Amino acid sequence: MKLTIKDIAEASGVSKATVSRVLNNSNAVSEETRKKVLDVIKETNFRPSSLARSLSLQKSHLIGIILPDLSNPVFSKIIAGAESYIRNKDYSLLITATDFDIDMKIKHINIMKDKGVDGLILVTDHGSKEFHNTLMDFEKPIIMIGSDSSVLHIPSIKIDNYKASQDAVQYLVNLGHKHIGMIRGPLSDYHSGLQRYLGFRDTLGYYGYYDENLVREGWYTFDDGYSAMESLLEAKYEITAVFCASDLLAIGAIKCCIENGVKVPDDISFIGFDDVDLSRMYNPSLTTIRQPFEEQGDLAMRLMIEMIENKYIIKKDDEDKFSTSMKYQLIERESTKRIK
Amino acid sequence: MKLTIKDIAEASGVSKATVSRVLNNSNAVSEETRKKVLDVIKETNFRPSSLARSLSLQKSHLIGIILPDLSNPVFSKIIAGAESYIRNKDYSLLITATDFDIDMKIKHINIMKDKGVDGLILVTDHGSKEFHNTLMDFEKPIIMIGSDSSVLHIPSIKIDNYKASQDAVQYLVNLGHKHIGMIRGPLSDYHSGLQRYLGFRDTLGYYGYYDENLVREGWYTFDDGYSAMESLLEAKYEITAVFCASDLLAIGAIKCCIENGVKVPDDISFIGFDDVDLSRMYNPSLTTIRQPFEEQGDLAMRLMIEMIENKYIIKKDDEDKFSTSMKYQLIERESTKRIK
DNA sequence: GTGAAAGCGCTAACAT
DNA sequence: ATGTTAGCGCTTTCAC
Repeated sequence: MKLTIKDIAEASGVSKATVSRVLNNSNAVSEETRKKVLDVIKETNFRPSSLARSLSLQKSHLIGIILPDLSNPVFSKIIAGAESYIRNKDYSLLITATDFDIDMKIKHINIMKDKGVDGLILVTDHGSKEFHNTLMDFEKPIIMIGSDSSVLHIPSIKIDNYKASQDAVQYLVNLGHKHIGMIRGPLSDYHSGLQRYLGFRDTLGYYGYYDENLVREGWYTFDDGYSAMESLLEAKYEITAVFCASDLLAIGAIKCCIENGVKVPDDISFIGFDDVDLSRMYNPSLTTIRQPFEEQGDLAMRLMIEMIENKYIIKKDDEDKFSTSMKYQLIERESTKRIK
Repeated sequence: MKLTIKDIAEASGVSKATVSRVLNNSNAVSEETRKKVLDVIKETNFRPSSLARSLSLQKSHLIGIILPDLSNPVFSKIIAGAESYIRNKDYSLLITATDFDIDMKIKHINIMKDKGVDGLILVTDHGSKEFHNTLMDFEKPIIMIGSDSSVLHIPSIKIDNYKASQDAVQYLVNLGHKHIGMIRGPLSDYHSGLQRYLGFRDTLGYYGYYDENLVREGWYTFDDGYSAMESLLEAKYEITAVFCASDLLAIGAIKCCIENGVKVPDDISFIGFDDVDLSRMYNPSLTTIRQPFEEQGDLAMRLMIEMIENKYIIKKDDEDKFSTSMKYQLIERESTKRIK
């Protein structure tokens, strides 16, 4: 039978209020009664109901996190970071995936609200008018990871994709490459799609190397990388290096090369983006831009707790105070090679 | 300002009870009042508090899931399956990782209980006396994935690791291999460690091929696979194939071979276990035993909902009714080769 | 220092 | 068909 605070009160001969005080370490209770109550609690193995406490306190100690896909290593790393930070704090994680469905996202933001989460972390990239409105009505702290929030006045955590992409391309140029292709993400995807592409285009443009024919597009997956590369190979352009908007695209492309007798990096160099675990394990291991996913999750959660505990309300003009641009890093591995 | 059922009642000129009836589609309410109330709800954008409802109903519509590690593809696939099934149902997921820490696990089982979850899914392999006791006291449905529950009388979902391992080894034997090594998991890990090893040992023993010297051990990771293989290569035994207790072990081992000039599969064939995404992408792609992770998560959640909705209490002797042994499958890829 | 009582937002008898 | 009331398990004034 489920015990309640009332049972404990009766068993220890005090009132519910006193038991509650003991439970919450209120100092307004004598050592004697405290001990008495504590004994009964220990004996009976009593644990107070979070549900009741949440209702009374109007604070659920729940934090919601909504992301596109749980099985994608990129996202699961982010959650792992967030979860790991929160694990020993007094909060729990409510997780939902949306499968990149914007309506699903809106629906679950509302569900999270119903559940009374104290804050919401959004891992996402696209919005819509209705989406924005839903967020504006949320009335609890929100943090976005990997998304531009300037329109929304919501603090966000991200990296500078444009600059990272420039660095990647510059690196290839420095290795002597001139005929450089790209497998980009969808341009509708502002950060990982558009920005990474612009960094590529502008950098190559600067050297006069940019060639639109060498650009393909895919949805960050292995299979899309594979077929984009097939198309690139069929076209028989002179091409010595390819920059890919994600590691999976790069690995798909590499696999395609190998199956077609094209050597990596001897014939073509590849550089990816993300540095998922897979990349260091691959054969050849993949040169890539490392994004600190776990750290992003960790930081997001850190800020979230801070905002919750300090009851910080974000005002329209200071989301920057909480927004962070994190450091990325180019990791050199076996998939890139200097050419003469 | 947060609206409550009381506000809606006043605004529509009825009582809280009636609003509640409308909210819950009770038919004992006239079309007229229903419409009136519904209008107010729509207008005000009112959404009832799950927290209050949970407390009143003694049902949280929360399902807890505890697993070792969120960033491991094996586990994240399982969650993805579970989450995906529940997404459009009226339940939410509370997730915690334990980092293989048994005390952490116990602690969070209790937290889940405090939070009032309606059921608990455990993805895990090891237990302890205290762990078992905690589970026995849980008083809500529990389902385990990948773990033997016969001792605990808890329904579980798993595959027959012993038999799968036999199949893998038999496959290598059929390809003509005699000198077969294994990189196993820790034997303390009953299913993935011990059972897979026993299947290997017994099958090779049957043919008189078993050689203890060719066995190494690791913790299912790339790095452990790499170093186990280093040790195997250094020993310079005659060896033409290696069975690994996980794909990551296999891939680590393959990477080690390649870096040491040993050709895969020409010199040594490899077979893994799990079929994580990585395996089909790898170069060479990995022959392996496919475990249906997403399906396991999906099924677990399906059973969980069923148990919850039917208020099914598992009796000591019929956990079998809910326990399932799922099908695995050997997937042939590039890492294995017939020898003469 | 401790208890009585009201309240968190909802549901469910029980009346009417 | 609808309203009144008690209750879910806890916290928190307000008295004493």
